[in-house]
Amino acid sequence: MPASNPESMSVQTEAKPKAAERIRRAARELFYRQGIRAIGVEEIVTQAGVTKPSLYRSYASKDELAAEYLRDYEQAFWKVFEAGKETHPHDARAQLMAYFEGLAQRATQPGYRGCGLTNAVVEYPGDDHPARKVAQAHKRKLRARLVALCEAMGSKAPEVLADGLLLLLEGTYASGQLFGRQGPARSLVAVAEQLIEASIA
Amino acid sequence: MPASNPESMSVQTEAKPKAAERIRRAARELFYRQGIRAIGVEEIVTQAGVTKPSLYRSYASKDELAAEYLRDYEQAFWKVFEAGKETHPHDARAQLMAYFEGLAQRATQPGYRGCGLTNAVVEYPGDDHPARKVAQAHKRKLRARLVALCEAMGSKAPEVLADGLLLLLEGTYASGQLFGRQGPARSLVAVAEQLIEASIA
DNA sequence: TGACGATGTTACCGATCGGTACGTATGATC
DNA sequence: GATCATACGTACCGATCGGTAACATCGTCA
Repeated sequence: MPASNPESMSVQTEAKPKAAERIRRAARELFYRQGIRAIGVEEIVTQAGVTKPSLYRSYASKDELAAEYLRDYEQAFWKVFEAGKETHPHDARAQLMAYFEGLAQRATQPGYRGCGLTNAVVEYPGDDHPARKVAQAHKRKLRARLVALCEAMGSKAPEVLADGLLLLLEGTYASGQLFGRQGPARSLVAVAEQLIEASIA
Repeated sequence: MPASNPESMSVQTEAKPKAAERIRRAARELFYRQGIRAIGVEEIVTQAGVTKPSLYRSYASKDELAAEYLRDYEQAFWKVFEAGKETHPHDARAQLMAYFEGLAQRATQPGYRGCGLTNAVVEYPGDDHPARKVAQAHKRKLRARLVALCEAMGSKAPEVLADGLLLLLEGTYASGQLFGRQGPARSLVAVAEQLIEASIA
């Protein structure tokens, strides 16, 4: 950055021209599909069409790259989760159920791999791993958001309902990878409706 | 086995005197607590107080040892799951809820690591891994058992109820490792009761 | 006693792991 | 056209991975 003309660089302020972004994308795909521990950095850079030093110029370690992958994953998650806000404004229940319906479909597709954030927690039991920290922080946020939604839909016991819905969500993530097309995720919407109904009536 | 006196060997018919059993126990503990991929065979034999050749005399490979670990895990699971049969004979609902209550307690303990079988599926996405095969077969059995229990308790839609309960179970396994003591698993029993009630009434 | 099966010891294999030292191409600026 | 920072590639590091060969030791039972 040699002095003048600060607006010469486009949107990206931090130095991330191309290689880093390609690595991100490759890591995202490989980490999600195969698991973080199962994928070596060599495989990532090969898939990205770059070399190892390029990876370590943009990311401090494989663990940090994994954490970055999860940050990207979380951002994408919220986009999907909050998509119902536009289609069903002022209707918390419809917003929530829109996500549940989409999830139920995805989770009954063969090759479904569940939630990248939950999977990372399974892969790294130790509290100190950076990837796990990202995942746990996200799940706390998700839980709080669910409570808010349950309150908005007039639940008599919003915390309990939110707990129940969260259990259903995590159960869907897990059993989606366990069972194929006719897995228990097919009943997710019906069961969630029952819980909501019982908590509102 | 040199001919005569076939009853000379005690209970264990297969050759498994001591080393193999110690390996089994060490593997079970380490695989469960830290994950299969995270544990090397060196660590297992060290913990077991044996050496690597002893491991490979009893188990063909690390993958096979992992599968054996899951077979042991499954056996232990069924013991816990079916424990309600004795305390509540002829009462499917009470049998099931006994397991749910115990699980809810365990899953809200710090350091809880979820279900070893589900975790293995997360660690090994590929269909060909022996450990994954064991886990998937078990989950299918569990699902069938849940359907039978739901029928026995007079559910109007046993498959849907069983699906819902299975989602709650898997959700508890997962969120037990995500949240600490005040995790959503604390509401497991209440939520399960709601689902059962709604499916029977 | 002697033979055998199971276990322990030591040293090693090729492959892959995450990570890095160091030289080279590129592209804008003066 | 010389300069200089940036970005990239070649080649390599030590450590660890799962797995094995060869041999010594021990206890058991005939």
